[in-house]
Amino acid sequence: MNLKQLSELLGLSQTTVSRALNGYPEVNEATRERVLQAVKETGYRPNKAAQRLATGKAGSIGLVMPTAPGHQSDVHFGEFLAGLGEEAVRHDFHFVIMPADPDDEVAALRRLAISGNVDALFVAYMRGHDPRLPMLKSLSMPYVVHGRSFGAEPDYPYLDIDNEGAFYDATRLLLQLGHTRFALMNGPMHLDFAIRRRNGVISALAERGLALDEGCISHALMTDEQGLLAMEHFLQLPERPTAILCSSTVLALGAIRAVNQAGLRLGEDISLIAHDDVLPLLKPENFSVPLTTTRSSLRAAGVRIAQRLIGTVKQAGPFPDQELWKTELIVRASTGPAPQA
Amino acid sequence: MNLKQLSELLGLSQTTVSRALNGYPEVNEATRERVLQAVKETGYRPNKAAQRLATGKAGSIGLVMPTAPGHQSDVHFGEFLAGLGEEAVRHDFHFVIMPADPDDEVAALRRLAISGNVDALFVAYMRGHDPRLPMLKSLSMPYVVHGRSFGAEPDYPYLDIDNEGAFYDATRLLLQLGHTRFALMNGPMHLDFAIRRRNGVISALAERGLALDEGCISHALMTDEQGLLAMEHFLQLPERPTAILCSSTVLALGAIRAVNQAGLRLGEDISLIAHDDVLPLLKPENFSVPLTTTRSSLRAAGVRIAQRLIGTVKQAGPFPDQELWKTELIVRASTGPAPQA
DNA sequence: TACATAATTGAAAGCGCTTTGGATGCCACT
DNA sequence: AGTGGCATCCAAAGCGCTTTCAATTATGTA
Repeated sequence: MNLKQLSELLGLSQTTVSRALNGYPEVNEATRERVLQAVKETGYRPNKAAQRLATGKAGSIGLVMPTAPGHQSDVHFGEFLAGLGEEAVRHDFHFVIMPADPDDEVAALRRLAISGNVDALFVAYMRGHDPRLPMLKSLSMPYVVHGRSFGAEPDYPYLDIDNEGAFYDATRLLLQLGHTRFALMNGPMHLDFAIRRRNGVISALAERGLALDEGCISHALMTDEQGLLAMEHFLQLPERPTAILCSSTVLALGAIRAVNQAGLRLGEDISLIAHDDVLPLLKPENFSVPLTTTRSSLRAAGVRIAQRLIGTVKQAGPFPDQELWKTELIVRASTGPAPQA
Repeated sequence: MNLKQLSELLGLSQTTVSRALNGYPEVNEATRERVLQAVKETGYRPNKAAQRLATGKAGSIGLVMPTAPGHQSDVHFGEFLAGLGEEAVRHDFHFVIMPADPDDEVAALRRLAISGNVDALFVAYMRGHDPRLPMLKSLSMPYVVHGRSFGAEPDYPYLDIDNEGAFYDATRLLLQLGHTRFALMNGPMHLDFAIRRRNGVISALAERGLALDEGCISHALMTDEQGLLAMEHFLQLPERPTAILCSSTVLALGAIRAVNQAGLRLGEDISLIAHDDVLPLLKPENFSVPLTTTRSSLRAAGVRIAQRLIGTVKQAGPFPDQELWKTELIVRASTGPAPQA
């Protein structure tokens, strides 16, 4: 069933039917009713590809999903997607996901943009000096970046959380508790958030004249396993750290197992603060020792970015170009006074 | 840059350029070279919407993502998507994801199908007597179902794992170890895999004249938190079960915390077998007591389904319509002989 | 009653691509 | 010279929609 058939069935022109469907004012209410009724009966749906071709808009936002054999999927990606989806469904938008090898992301993004399949782009997993940024700027297509790109002029539309502030505050809390030996379990080194979080820790320590030893920093994928390994490494250090900052509750999961296996008590022998993306499958308050965290909902960020993207496509009012969300520092039982040496 | 412009630039007709690009034989090799060269220089990319309109194919597979405010995202979804993506990227296919309220899935799937935006559909989270099945059959579009629908005639294309067999085998192992008091921590009751897994447990027990008490079955979302709650409940039972079957390593995570908190030892006081979807963030061998599991890679299933879907669209050889994968039973330390009462 | 104005509706062009059904020129062969 | 076959190339139709421009009818006003 297409427009032509439907209009013939109704004895109307395609023009009128199209107008009735798209809410144009110049069509008789009775006629509109009749059209709507026929749509219900026939189950007619406009062909999106044709709509897109005719209007240049198709109600879709595009994103590149990094993937490859052996490339680990990321829980955070799914959670973020849920947020985007939650908003998209309200506006009858959908996503076009282009899977791409992580090495090929710039080209994949460009292909997606000029394929004519999407109205706007979303970009995540930002890196320092991210090469996608100049490319995006050269495109004439709306986009929003999740995160920022360290070292690049911040003149692009983004939504980010204050990673540096979060880890600065967390570090300060531990300092106040008397800790002096710190370690940082971070995400992959090239990612922007990892850079900023490290800077947050370092600058808080510097204020007290402390430094973060290179051996006390780990950069790794944020999985349970990596958390375990990193913590095992820290615990073997001659000057064992007593205060751990951790970039994810998933990492914390493994880290805490290492702590337990070493016979140490979390919140007493070792204090730990993790960043909490509010993953539904892993709540910090449910850990056997509830986790002190810096919190910011990844899903809420997804919703917000979708709002901005869709709003821009629909030209619904202006949106701020740059947003920086504060995180909350939530103190639970995994932090305590530094043990007496 | 579009075809017309490109062809004018080359002094050729659109026809010839199009043919050169799509590998038709009736174009002079020298001409083809010239065209390819021009494409490189201009960065021309065909408009996908127009291609789709003209050919009816657009190299995309569609799926519905259940989402709503408060609807929990699911790690398993992301992992599966990674598998689909891994294969799709090899064939330059992409996904069109339509987010939809879980109550609206049938309609959303239909909309997606007749939107003309996708060549094939993928469907997951199957339920007993799933209402999407008759709808899919009425469409003339290829699709593959992940899982099956209990109670429906198995005449639709699917890929599933032998859930019943997996849990049957796992139960038998525990029986052989002398356990007699069982409990099952399952996924949501309406989902097909949950039904079959329960059946597997029940039938293995029945062979020994044992029954599974209703109080010893929990159905819940597969999160860490639900695992904790379910296990706490089991441990309070007057006849405390000693053998636990668990539908996910995520559930097991919480369950084991409950075991520890109760001062019980996993693999001694309590034996537990979990189903392992091979989530990279949570490896059963890394648990403090390594987990005995039934294993089947969700990601591998994604790759395979994408193969079948894309293969069908490209009409590349016949594919089996139904596939049922066996799971592996991997014995680690979380199972042991039943404790002497 | 006659004319301006508003309310409805339609014909047709166009979005960028593929593909059908010819053209055209060149060569070998009779 | 005349014919058929090949290798190349092109004009134009068509995919299903939106939108411009114009036509038609209904309504109101002097």
